[in-house]
Amino acid sequence: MLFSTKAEYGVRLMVELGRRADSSAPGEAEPVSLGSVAEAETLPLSYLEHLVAKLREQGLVRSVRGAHGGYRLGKPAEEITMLDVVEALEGPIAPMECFHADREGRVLCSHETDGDRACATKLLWTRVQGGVNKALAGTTLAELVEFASAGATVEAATKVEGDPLAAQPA
Amino acid sequence: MLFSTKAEYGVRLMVELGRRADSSAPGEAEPVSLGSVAEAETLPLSYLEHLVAKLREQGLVRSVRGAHGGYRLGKPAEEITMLDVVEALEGPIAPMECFHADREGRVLCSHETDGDRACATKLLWTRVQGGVNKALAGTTLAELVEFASAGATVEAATKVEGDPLAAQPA
DNA sequence: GATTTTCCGACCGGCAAGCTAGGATTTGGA
DNA sequence: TCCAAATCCTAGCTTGCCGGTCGGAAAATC
Repeated sequence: MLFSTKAEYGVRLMVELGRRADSSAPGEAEPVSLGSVAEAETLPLSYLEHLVAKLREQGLVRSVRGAHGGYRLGKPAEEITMLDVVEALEGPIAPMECFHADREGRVLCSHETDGDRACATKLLWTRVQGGVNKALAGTTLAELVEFASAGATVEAATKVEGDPLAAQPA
Repeated sequence: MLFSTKAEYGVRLMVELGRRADSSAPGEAEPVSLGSVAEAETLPLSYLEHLVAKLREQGLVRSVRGAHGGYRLGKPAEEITMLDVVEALEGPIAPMECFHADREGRVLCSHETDGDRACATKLLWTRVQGGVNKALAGTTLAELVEFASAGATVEAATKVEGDPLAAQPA
């Protein structure tokens, strides 16, 4: 598996928050309790608590404590990319242990000084990293919310023809 | 980390085999012993043995037993994609636990039947899977061998300008 | 002040990663 | 003929994360 359930659960949590904010009255929506999300997505509540903490640290959600409290999106769904979400939960994304890249895409490989030539595999891992980054950074929470709310019946999403899922801004 | 050292070591092993086959006389080259590869790449020999076994099962390398034995590429380097190599070592590549795709790209998500709508995250994971697959399947061993053998000094590979590493066939 | 929620830290079982060890088997060469 | 070099095979071992539970503190509403 490329990602653990942390990313999976976290994304589903964010989508759920986005959906509820979407369908409620404009302006400030009521915060959504974690318990209701856990129930809706059939996820363990106490585990979600840990995940949402990381999302909060990154400003992706904001919390309201006390009775009738809960969570809200920290930013408009259009401004939240899946790269933000996944990195908040899983830490920096690198294809390999030896591989460190800053957000600007500059790439460092710890094998660089082995012998007199560059790590041959760098070409490969750079491409992989690029592919993942592009997919994650190019997908916003707003997109997923729309996908989930709109005509996304089991039917529509299952038959992938003409590759509609892959349609994505470059 | 997206991939473990299995993929890392395995790719380096394959590149090493490719380089040696490249620089030797045409026709059938002498097999390369694992020990020499392990030494050249400073990798643990006994661990490499396990990895190369998986590569052999998939026909990516061929072995010659006995003294002066070793390994050869199982196919021309041009016909070996990194998807072959990585999948041989790490197993089928899926972004999430719940996610199963056959090689034709049809996608199955085990949450599909939750409630009445499709897993919202499917859109995301499909894109991620596509990105990784494209990067892996679009990179051949021959490319990496050339990258390693040719002008790939530390200098040339470190300064990534104009994004030459990302240049890749669609 | 009682209930509902977020918050925080400790703990825990299971499993895969990343090796190592030891030997059996095959082959070439002295 | 026998030894050395190599592949092959099975077993095991340690460490760290993953996925999750638990208990309780703080905050806010009623």
